[in-house]
Amino acid sequence: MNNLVVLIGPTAVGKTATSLSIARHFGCPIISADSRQMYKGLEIGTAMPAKEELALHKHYFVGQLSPGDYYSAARYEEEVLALLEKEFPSHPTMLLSGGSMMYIDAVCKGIDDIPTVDDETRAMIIDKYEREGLEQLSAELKLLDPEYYSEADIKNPKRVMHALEICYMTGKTYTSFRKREKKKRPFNIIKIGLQREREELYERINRRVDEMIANGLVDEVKKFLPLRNHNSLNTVGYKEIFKYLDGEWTLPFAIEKIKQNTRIYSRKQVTWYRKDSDIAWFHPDDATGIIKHIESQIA
RNA sequence: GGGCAAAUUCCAGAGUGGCCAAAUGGGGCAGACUGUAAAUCUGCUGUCUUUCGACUUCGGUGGUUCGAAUCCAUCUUUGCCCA
Repeated sequence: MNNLVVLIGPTAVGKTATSLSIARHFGCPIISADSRQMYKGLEIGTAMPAKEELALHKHYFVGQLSPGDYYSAARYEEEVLALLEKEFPSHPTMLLSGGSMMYIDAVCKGIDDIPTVDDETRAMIIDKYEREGLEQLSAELKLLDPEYYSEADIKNPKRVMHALEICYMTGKTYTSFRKREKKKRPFNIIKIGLQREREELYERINRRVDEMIANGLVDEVKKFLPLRNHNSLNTVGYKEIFKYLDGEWTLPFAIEKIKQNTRIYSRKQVTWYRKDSDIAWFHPDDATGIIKHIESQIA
């Protein structure tokens, strides 16, 4: 049977280095599971692996999208599964590494088949939201899909808007698409989690942000000023520098905010991990322990 | 040396006699998560308690009052102004 090693861990924990060791050991390509490293040009701010590192092993899903491109977890699922099918014959053990848990879950557990919203519907709902407000949208959702309304996060505009988009576009309830069933995968999944003491992780985050600045993050962000309204640029490290470039924040303040928001992000990742009991946890320095564990789990 | 102003819970900052464990924001912590997720949203944040509730707190001390973060006296510290 084929194996998919899934390497996860909070930002700055040391995934890139570990992923290279694993890839070297198994002689396999690396599938990135990072929703922001997928975009071209966000090298410094997303701590994309260096050119030399990318050259060591084939990396998929790194720097291939333009900031304005549409993407989603469902599309990622589809593309990764297709890629695995293609790669498994020559690489029976593959590695997927990254911190975007929704994407990882889409690959490991599947995601419902919900239609992609067309541009007109999206524009219509956004316009409606801006003119009528969240309460009005919630009220409509209550009428169109009472079942989802009763369990949805009604205070979250994104959730409410998306459910409405689906209702409007398909004429069916959003609930009717939400099967929420875990899909079976034709390969063995081995989840490895990387962990460090929180204090140690925070120090690494702080240090890494300082390095990003030293490496020219501000110039990198400047290039994206015209594209700043795209969601791909609504990203830690970019949104704060935009404020600095706007003259709203000083640079030292923006740097502090990047550090702080990165810390918050790392904690949200950890929150997600806590409900996944399939993860075997290791310290990033324990490469041999990790390899040994993978070897023992290989089917 | 004299005058004025201020000291509030981790921080900033409301509160000027009971409705105050004390608005609001920040920070911190926890959580949710099915379509651009590094996004978006939620809850908690004096102590004890599952709840009801009890207890301690608003620079120090001492008063006034049935009752004080709020009033009075005094001390300390800080800021500003005049010397």
